[in-house]
Amino acid sequence: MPASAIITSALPYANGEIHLGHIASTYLPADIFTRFLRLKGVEAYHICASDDFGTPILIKAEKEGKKPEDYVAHWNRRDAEDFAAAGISFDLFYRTSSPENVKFVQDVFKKLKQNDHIYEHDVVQFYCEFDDKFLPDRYVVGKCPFCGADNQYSDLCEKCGRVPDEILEPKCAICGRPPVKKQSTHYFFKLSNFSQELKKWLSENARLQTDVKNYVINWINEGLQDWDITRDLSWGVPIPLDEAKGKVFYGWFDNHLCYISTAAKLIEEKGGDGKKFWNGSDIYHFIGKDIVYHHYLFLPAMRMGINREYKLPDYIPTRGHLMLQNQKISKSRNWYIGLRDFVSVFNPDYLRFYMASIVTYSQDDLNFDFDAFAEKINNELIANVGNFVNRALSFTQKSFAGRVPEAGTLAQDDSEIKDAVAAAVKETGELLSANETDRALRRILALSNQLNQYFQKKKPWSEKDTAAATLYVAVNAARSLAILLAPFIPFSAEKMWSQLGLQGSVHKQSWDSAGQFAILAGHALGRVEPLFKKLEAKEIEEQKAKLGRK
RNA sequence: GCCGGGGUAGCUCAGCUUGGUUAGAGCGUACGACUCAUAAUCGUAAGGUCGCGGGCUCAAAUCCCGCCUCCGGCACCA
Repeated sequence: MPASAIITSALPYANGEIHLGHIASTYLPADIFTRFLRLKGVEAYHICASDDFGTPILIKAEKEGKKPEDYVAHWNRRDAEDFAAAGISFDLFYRTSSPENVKFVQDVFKKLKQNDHIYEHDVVQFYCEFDDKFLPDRYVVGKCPFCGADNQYSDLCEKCGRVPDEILEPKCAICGRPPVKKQSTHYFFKLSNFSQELKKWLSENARLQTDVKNYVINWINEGLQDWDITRDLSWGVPIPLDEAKGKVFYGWFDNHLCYISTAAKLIEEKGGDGKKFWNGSDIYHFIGKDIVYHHYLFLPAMRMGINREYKLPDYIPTRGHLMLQNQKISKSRNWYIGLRDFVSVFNPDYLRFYMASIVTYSQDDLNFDFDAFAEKINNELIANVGNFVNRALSFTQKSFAGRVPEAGTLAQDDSEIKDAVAAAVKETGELLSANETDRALRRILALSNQLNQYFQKKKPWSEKDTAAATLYVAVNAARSLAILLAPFIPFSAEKMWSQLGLQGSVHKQSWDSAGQFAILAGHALGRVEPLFKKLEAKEIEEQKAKLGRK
């Protein structure tokens, strides 16, 4: 366990809302992990930012008649709200367009240039003489050379999903006129300089996922291409050279540097030294599998290129994409569920619980299934966990006037439960440390199941002699469950905490204390009521029917 | 085509790295128990030639080879 850690989640692009896919692959695993570290007493910070620059944003902003600054500010705010509603707890949600990041990116560029990792090269680009500007990427539309679909972007055909080398019948996306080709000087990052060093780093770092590493090493063996990091565009981090007026950096040059500039800002606001803290911490970058290339190659290469002034990541937890009802998420087909919509209908903890139960520590894709969702919530979260907590607390309420009874000497089966709780805390902690979120949750459910068995076997409703000891054990075990579940279902765990009549927040407790029975005889419970409401078939069917409907 | 991951009970999956008790869990099904609890819980049972074929071995779901089959990725989309 490190003394301090910085956890980053991949930056959401500031041109659309957060949906369930984002949550499953990146933000929820990162949040659960960070919450766990905090309980373990690690000085852990979860940071993120909106990814503000780039062509698609500029085009959208122009279409909506807004300044790009205002356009991205809207999404930044909106994303932050949505994350908060789902219990994703960032210590700082900042933006790539922050002055801190702009300065940092420019400094890094200058250092890379000094270290001879940057070169200039003339490229031929589309240029619109009418609008008087270069037309990178999505500023050019035309006919897809693969499927023949009209009006597709030059860098991506949305019809067939392929990336054309050269689009047919090109047109300027702003005015519709055919562009001309014109030369422009671009800056390239010599990714190829780092092939050997990257290979060595990947091979030697046992903390990175093996399947992802193999995949990336293949790319290196095939030969890395240098990266064009320039765009002839007005919206981006300006290239800090007099001769590069009107040119900005490509988004993938600046956005992951924002992990560092944002972390540094946070630490410095707390009175610390950003660089020192970064280099003294374990660094985790949580990502989805689609951005493996950038995080396993581009990001480490750039840090190598500035002589590892900021350390390379220790972990890059990479997960697969979410499918909805066994089909790929697609906005255009409305096969898609926005986070805001979902948590306005369902308890956000239900989403977290279900997602956490299906998310594996691998690149495999996940599947969100509404029936499985309802089943897991009703049968596991409510009938198993919720029921145990509720029967333990309400029995104490009724039979012992809401006060935890004196246990006396614990019988063997009582002590066994105490040991079982301690074992579960230890094992769940190990699984969470290893990022095995789904297994960790399963381990907690196994404990809860065992507690129900215990309660059933001890029959406190008829066995009056041992009832006091049983309830003493059960209430304490419920407290342990609250702490164990706090990273997964933060809102409900807090409710459990207050029903237990405990002071403060469950999120401020120590994980290890969950292995002990800390509630003493005589302790008064809070107000007890069912923690959860069951999902009904009707509301599930309503949601299913919405999918795919336009 | 290349690379990667799967194929285990009706369904969803675990186990396979380090071969070795009657191959496990949840859901579903049948029967029973209980009543503290949101008809929740607990117990018992039925149900699998662990994709197919071959090999190594005293012993294979687990290691090796071949085949069939499904899925994903192939570069800037979490």
